[in-house]
Amino acid sequence: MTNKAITIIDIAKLLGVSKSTVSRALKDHPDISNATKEAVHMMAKQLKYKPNAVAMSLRHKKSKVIGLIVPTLSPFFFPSVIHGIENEVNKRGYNLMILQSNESYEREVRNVDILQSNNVEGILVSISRKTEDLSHFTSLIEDNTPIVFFDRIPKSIQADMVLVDDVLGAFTAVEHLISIGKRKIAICLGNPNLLISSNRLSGYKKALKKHSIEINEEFIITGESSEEAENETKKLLELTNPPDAILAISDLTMSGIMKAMYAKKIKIPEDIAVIGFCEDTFSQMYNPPVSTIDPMGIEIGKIATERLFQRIHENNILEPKTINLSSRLIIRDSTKI
Amino acid sequence: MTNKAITIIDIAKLLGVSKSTVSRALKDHPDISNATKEAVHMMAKQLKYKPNAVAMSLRHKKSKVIGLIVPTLSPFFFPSVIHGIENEVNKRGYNLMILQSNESYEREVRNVDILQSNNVEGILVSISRKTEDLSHFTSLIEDNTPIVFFDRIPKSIQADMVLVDDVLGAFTAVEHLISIGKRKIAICLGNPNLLISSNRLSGYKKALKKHSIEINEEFIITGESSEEAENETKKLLELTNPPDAILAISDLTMSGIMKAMYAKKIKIPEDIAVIGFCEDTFSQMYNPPVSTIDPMGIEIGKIATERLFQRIHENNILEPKTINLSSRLIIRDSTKI
DNA sequence: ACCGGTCGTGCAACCGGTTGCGGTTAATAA
DNA sequence: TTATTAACCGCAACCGGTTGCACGACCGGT
Repeated sequence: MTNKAITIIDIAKLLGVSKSTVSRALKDHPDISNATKEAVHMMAKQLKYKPNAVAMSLRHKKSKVIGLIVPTLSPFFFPSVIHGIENEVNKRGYNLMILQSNESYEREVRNVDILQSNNVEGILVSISRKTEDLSHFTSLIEDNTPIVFFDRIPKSIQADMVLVDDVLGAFTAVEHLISIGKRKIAICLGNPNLLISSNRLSGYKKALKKHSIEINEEFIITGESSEEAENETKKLLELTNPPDAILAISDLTMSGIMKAMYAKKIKIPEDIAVIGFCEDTFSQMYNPPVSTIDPMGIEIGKIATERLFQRIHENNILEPKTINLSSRLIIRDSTKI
Repeated sequence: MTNKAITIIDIAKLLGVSKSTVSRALKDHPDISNATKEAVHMMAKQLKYKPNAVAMSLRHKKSKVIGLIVPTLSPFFFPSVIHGIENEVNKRGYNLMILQSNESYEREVRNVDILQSNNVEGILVSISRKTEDLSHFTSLIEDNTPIVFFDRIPKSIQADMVLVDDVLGAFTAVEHLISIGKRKIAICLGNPNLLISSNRLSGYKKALKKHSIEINEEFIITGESSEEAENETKKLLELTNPPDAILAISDLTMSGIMKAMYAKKIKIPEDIAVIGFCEDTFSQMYNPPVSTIDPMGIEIGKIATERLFQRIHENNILEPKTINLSSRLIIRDSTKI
């Protein structure tokens, strides 16, 4: 947009009318005669007139832009969410502005400022690990900006939340493992600061408790990176009494776990069954394809966006609501006995 | 931004000065006395004043926004590219507006309009499969909007292009297979309309030719989806004279190929070696981890963005240039004899 | 000939900043 | 004391489109 774009003023001059007339003609205002309307439309087409969204945004304070803040764009989860979001946003004639916080509190605050500056009509956020102080969000809410949190949600704030029921998800996974006869069930956690870790862990414990299986602390390992997960899993496999099933908390940990399994030539699922929280696409890449509790990335994006637009259209007067999606269990060969 | 945000006018009124003074004070203009500057800054901080990016964008026609059009946001390639792009864009204090064309020509045209309307300062594009007519891009270029194409580039247009040398990539892959003693080398293509398919195919052929290996048409298969790739690979494996190596053209085809390998209990790499064009992260998920010609998603995004900013900063007067990244070969167990 | 009402259009203010230019004040030089 | 000038600041136009209001032309009815 470096060159002079043509404006309604150009059309007005060429037609010898005022710019208000052009403006009204373009939006089919009843005040304008058909003759004038046609002339304006013709001219607009001819000059390839494109309305200036920035000017309109300034005028009505509606930018037709939705802001998104995610901690990272690295695989696997957030790109899927974005996919779900973009579909919905685009469907409504809105556009999406994406910002990464890179797990930094300062950048998250700055990103909120940027989105405010750009007059976005609503914001979707998954907060960074470091975020403790929530004042940048509370002030947004006080300013009456529609906002929906998803996945990485803040603990104490009055706002819409969209997430999957991780406790239930882990519970379901573990019950499934039990149902195929496994009882020595391990879990590989990811970053302990994330709510998903503690939630999934508690679902895991809940299921064991329900089935009167004692919790073995040796079976609870942590792998923030794929390598770490791989190493920890190897240690697990070397225990005198190793597990007969393992639950991976993320795509990344699953990747490490499966490497360890291959290295130790474990038979899946006979020796050890494997299940994880993996995107459908990725869960099928393993040998055998792994059973999974779908983390529902696309779905989360879709639902969060729908809720955001509900807020936008109803003047943001809705009661804050937490939407708990229940993730679905997909059974594949890694748990088929 | 539904509520009244505070503006320089609010500050001006409270301080009993004009808005021009506030404006100048905020940007440290020498005309303004230190006393006034301090007062303004204090008040701005106190009221949590946030400059209105939209108004500024309207004024100097600089939006600080970069537009991105991709065919899809589904895994695997484009999310990586976006990751690379966002890092660079953000680093420069710019923001990113993302649009999907969903492989539709009409949506691509519409997306270009949207970006123009939003006064983006530059555009990054990977074109849709359906795009034949390029007039929406040529008119952009005539309007002097900085633009850089990447990966899916149009054939005949004068503009910057960033891509990996696919011919060389495939050539390298095949030579690597030959170097470990394979000679019956198959290739699984993806969508035949994509330039990467024909380029990688020609690199494949070139390498075979160089080593005087006859091209076997039976060894050239196509799998647009993972399932199709799986089925075609199975057929391949049932040939009376099956290949001893296979080159996968994408993550998706690799996924299908590996499934077929597992199903047929092929030993990798002894029976058949496998190599693909896979993202590093994903190539390690297989058993064994597969060798790969890195498609350099993040890198492409980075380079394309750097080039775009070069254009933006140098008033778009650069000669169009095609940047050919050479992808690197990563050798893993799937080709280690 | 006068009044009221429609129809079509233009004027000007507005959104929130930026900026050229001109004006006011006080300090300094002549 | 007066002219000069630097230091500070305000006016108003501008970016591109929107919109309340007024205005002129034209019509029919009395």
